[in-house]
Amino acid sequence: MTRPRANTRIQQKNTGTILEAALEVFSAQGFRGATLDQIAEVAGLSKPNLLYYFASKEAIYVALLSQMLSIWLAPLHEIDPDGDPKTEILGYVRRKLQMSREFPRESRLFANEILQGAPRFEAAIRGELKDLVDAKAAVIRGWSAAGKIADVHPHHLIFSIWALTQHYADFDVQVRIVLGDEGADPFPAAERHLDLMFTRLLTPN
Amino acid sequence: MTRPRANTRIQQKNTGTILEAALEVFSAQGFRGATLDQIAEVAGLSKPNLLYYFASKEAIYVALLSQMLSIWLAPLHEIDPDGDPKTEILGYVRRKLQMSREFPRESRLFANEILQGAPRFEAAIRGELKDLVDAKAAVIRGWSAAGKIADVHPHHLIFSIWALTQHYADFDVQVRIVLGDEGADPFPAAERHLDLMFTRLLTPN
DNA sequence: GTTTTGTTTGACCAGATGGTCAGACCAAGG
DNA sequence: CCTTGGTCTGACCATCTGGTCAAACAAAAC
Repeated sequence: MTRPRANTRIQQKNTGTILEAALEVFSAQGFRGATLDQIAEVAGLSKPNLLYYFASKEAIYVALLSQMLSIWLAPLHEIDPDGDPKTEILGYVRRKLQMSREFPRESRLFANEILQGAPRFEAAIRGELKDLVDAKAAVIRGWSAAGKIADVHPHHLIFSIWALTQHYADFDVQVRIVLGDEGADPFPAAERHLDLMFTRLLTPN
Repeated sequence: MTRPRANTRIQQKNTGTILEAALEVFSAQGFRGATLDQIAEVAGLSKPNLLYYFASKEAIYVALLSQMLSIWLAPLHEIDPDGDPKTEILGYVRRKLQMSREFPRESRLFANEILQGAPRFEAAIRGELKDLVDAKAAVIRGWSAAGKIADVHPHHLIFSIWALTQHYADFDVQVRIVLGDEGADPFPAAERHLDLMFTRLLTPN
């Protein structure tokens, strides 16, 4: 087998190690800025060994993106059309903010990719991501129409949730410097602020 | 003179051309992703000629960042402590969104830089940017205390304005794909949405 | 018109980087 | 043991890329 597919235990372990290292490096440097040597060092493997498991630098990157996509979309997926509208949306905001806190590397990975025009991710945006967003947008539109939440543009509502929550992961350096105490955790105050924003936005009338 | 300082007409013209080309390339590729050859090609100059005007790739980048900073901060600067609070803040939101529409490259340039940890921009964030933000945050705090707007965390309010407006420049590809009609202008609906969000957020009580 | 000063470039260099390959190494089944 | 097939690596390569430099070339200044 020329291209291993995570069959043996060793393969499973090493592809995992490589993807973890790749996340570390790609999220901090972007695709172009990352080097195979860096990833190899972080992974604790030799460069040719990386290329034994993945065909190329790009193959690592693409595998990483596609693996992260489902994790990244999970919070949106959880929105329950039969739940209480305000609770559901505020819950989504909180889960998304929580992800920015716990998985800032994933957030930066996607931010980097989309900033550069999503050259290797466009298909996923156009497919899986857009489909999910459209589905949830329809749910939100229904809630608005039923008067359960204020009349908001569903897609722009979702954009605003993404923008506000991911900002704390993607621009973390700036947030901490501007807030002053760089050791302090910005997230509790951020959560209160976002709670307030969306509560006020969504309250009908 | 080994390092020209924009004295002659030719120097003025060429440094301008180079910085414009650099903005084009750096904003699309990031510092690491951009190459001197690309910048030279866009500028219509030879690579050694670039290096006649700037000492290095990094020198071009740093000059560009510092030149863009004041433009970038101008809308925040315009907030008038003596104006009507809600009008001032909503005006800031509109101006900032307008900048995302008219100067998306500048937005992406800064986004790229901060995403990577602001290695060449930290000083400016720590200085000029933080000072201005702190000053305006004090103004906002005063407005809140006087009951003229709702009680919001001033810094997080500013972050939310940045996040929401810059999102439309930085993640433009995604926004357009998700909205469906990729030729359509997303900004009018975005403005209405942001207007609604901040109106509701800021209205006292 | 000639000198002086500023401008431009082709040719070149050294280091970084993605990728290859032959062969060494090793784990496990027979 | 030893064979087999997956795993790993040192050495190597081509290309890219930031940067240099001597020399050619303009544009003023005299």
